Amino acid sequence: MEMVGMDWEQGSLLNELTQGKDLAKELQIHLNPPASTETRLFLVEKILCSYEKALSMLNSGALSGMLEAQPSAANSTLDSSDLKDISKKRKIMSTWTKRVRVCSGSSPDVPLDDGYSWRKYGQKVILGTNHPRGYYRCTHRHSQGCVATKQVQRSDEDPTLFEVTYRGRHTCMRSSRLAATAAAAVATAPAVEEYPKEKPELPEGVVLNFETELQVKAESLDSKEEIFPSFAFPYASAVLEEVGNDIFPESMVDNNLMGSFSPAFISPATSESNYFSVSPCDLGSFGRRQSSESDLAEIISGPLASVPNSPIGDFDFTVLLDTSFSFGNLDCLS
DNA sequence: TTAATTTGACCTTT
DNA sequence: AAAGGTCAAATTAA
Repeated sequence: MEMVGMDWEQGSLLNELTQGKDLAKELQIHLNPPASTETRLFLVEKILCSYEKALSMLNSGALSGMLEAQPSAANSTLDSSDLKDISKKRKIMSTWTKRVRVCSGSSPDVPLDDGYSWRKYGQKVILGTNHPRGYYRCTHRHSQGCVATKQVQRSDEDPTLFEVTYRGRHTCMRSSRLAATAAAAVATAPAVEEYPKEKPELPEGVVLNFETELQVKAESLDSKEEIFPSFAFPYASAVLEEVGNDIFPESMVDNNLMGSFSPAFISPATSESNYFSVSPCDLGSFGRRQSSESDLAEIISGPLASVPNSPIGDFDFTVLLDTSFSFGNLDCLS
């Protein structure tokens, strides 16, 4: 596999997190029906070890660099002369990537529904990839000035896997936003062929989306890898929720091991809720996030700061460990 | 007829 | 210069 845009550290990190994920899945199997205590303890031990390693990687390298980034870049670093500069605008937009798996058999080219309505505006063959990259922007770009965009790249190694890179927050109104939850889907794993292009909006803004597996990835800025730790927990509902006007990855900062993984974190309290669902069949996910300096500013000055009492700021979320996530040669897995 | 997609040209970034 | 990203006219779908 060609580890496009990935350095050694990322690879190791992926390995560790993936291993943790696999172990957790194994543990899940052993829990029901319960295995011997020894087996469970051993697996838990290994899981913790994996995460420990991943954490130390994150804390030693990328993360520390990120935490040093200058504040309020989003507001103050732009010269008036730069305001028209698209590239600079681009830099102040938060960017994150999630991996979306189309579970079973699956129809290949169905645009994965993430609760928003997108309009394709381009497609490009990317060097070193077998599949073209699709470029989408929010349907309400013009009507509401929503600047959110996303790129969808099918994985070479795993055709059922899509890497979806989001850029910019949605500023469009809720009518265009569909929440996704898989809380009720854990038991059932529907076929993927049934991805509608637009899902009907449910009263609470909740929509079921079973196949997505969430992974937050980040982009490097100025060749600095900046990674946010985020972790997943087994046996929580397959829901990752974003509340507020920010994107969820920020919520993971400083909450490496937050213990808040109650099964029902769906709180459609605000009209800006945004749910990310995680595959119920591939329980789990993990995330890491890279961020530009200005992204960090957003993080620092964002909801987390404004809602200090909340364990994770404005964000309540639950993530599951994914075990089927594949990322090339993960030969360290056993 | 309107809206979405396709696709080659054009622009930006590296 | 090459690759990635966006635009927009032509085409297709609703």
